[in-house]
Amino acid sequence: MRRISIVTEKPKLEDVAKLAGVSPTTVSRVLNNRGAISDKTRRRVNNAIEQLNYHPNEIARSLFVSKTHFIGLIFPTTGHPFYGELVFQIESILSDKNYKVLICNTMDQAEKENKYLNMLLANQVDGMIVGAHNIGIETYQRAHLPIVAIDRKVSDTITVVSSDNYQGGRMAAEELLRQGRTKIIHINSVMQREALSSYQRRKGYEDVMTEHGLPFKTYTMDLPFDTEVKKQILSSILDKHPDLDGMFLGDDITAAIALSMVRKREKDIFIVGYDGTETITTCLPELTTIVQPIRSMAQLAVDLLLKEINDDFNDIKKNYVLPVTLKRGE
Amino acid sequence: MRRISIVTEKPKLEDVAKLAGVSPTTVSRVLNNRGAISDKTRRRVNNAIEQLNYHPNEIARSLFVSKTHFIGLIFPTTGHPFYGELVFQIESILSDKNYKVLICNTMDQAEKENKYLNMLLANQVDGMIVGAHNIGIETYQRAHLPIVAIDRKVSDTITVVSSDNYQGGRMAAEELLRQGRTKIIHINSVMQREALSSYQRRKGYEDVMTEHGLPFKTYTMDLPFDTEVKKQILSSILDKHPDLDGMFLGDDITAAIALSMVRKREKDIFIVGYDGTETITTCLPELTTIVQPIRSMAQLAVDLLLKEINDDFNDIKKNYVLPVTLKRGE
DNA sequence: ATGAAAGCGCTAACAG
DNA sequence: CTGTTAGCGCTTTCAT
Repeated sequence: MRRISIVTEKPKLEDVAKLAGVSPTTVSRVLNNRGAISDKTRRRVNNAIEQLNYHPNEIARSLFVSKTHFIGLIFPTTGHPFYGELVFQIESILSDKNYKVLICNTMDQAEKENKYLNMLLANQVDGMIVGAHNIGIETYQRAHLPIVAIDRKVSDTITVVSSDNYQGGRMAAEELLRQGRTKIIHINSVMQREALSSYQRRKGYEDVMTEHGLPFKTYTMDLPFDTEVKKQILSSILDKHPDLDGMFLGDDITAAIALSMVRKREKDIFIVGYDGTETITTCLPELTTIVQPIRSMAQLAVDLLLKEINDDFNDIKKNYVLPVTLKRGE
Repeated sequence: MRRISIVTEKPKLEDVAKLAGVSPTTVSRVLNNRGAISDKTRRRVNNAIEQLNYHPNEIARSLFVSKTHFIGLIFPTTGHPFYGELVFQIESILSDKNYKVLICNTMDQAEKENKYLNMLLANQVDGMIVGAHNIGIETYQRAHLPIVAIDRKVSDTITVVSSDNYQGGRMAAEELLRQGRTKIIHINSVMQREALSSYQRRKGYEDVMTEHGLPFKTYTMDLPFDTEVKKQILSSILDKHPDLDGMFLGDDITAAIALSMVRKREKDIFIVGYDGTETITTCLPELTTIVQPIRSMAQLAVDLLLKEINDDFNDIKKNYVLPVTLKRGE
């Protein structure tokens, strides 16, 4: 079967120029508000643009100016509320500043992270915000590109934005003590393996326990995105500690699983989670959790990134730590 | 303050060619595995590529071949678990096929949706998947671009993928009846205003009620992303119906809010939600809900989109409806 | 106030 | 098997 294609080719700047009876240069000037143009020709050009329903080709423009206004985002998965909300905030703020976002979900796989990094470089992104942590920071540095890391290990070669994980760990432990608990364990997931965010939280928890002369125990889970595995591990941990009365979980999803498991077993174990996303605090208001300031983290990360992009000679990398808050369960 | 820039410029294909002592064409051929190349030169070229740490500029390539391998995704917000998970799935599948994803969060604002649409067109995306519904479908059609809509109104000018919202509504109502409930209301949010997905769900619910000779009542909420407003509305609805024993909510987040509200009031109201995301079924396993097949929807949407992209003359638009399932609360 | 010409980095005829 | 040439759609000196 054949069909006669009536599809008019996408008009280009040259077509506009011809229709308006001017040079391409003039059209470009009208489009970018550059130089001086007589009102007459401006009108003629704008008419032609409208008649042809012309839209400038940003890709061609990007090639010429060697700036794409693309920002790459590398995160474990938007399917997790913390990253889903963080990515949403980052994208919203960037969009307001006329940047466009390429999204990459690594699922904590180093191989994917590497592939995405190369893809972003090949596509000439102006910068990246990275919340995945499965390949070394050096790999990113080789890119010689403005980069802001979220929750990555403190570094003086890259800008890092994080929330106060050490205080978060302390606050969680202190709240558990305040609730009269003493036999408290901590479970963190490997999701933030190299981030050290989980290390800091753990340290906060362990320090508080030590300061109060109490024993502590930290478990680390290996398959953070698989609910069934999480359940099994949690279950065996509960079996191993029949006298437990407090738990500090590294994230709210795991905390939620623990919560319903504890309820099912009719145990009196007080649970504190971590992240405090909109989703979880809305759906599970009874959960006590440490709230990360997602919105501020997004804002700061974007501000710093854009500053790096625009100030060529700024290579002072800093670590920014934002405060966390405790949200008591209802 | 001045600084001497030691930054070596990004190498280009020409640099590789010079270093390898061959023509740019040859380098291009090595990169794209096209034509016949002697092993000797291939090695020389590859060496040069490595020495210079050369990475091809995809933007330049895109311009030439007039294909970007960019896909635009327009959704309300990745901060909502349903869209967060859907976007994750879509991006993962597309990434496997070497497509890159530009993400757009409209927050249900028509103005943003329009801006994003134009941005995507200007950036020469090869296609789009649209789950936002605040501007008319005609606006999208004007783009003359492969597009797949998710949960949009049935249409014969655009491919639509959705789950079986009518059956979903029926299943929710039937489950409530099975639970011995008879005074059942339905609340849907305006989030899917024009999608008609919410209309279908409502119809399913109302049909079942009618078939059983029972009265029905449907409320529509106007500010779907604001938890506080939702609470107030839900609260006043509960006040208005003191004898209520069943509720069917248009999404799980709202259902979760209703659930904790009902618990607080110590009412015996059976609640059925909608969406069945990983996040919610994990965090709130006690919630009964209608599960949309997110993964299959993503897969189908991508398959159809890529087919449209690759088969130029295929303009048979179809509507694909995927089955939903009931997940009983634990 | 406007235009001609060159080129961003790449690829695809076409030639040899 | 390899190179020369032209050009994707745009912007920007440099003229006039």
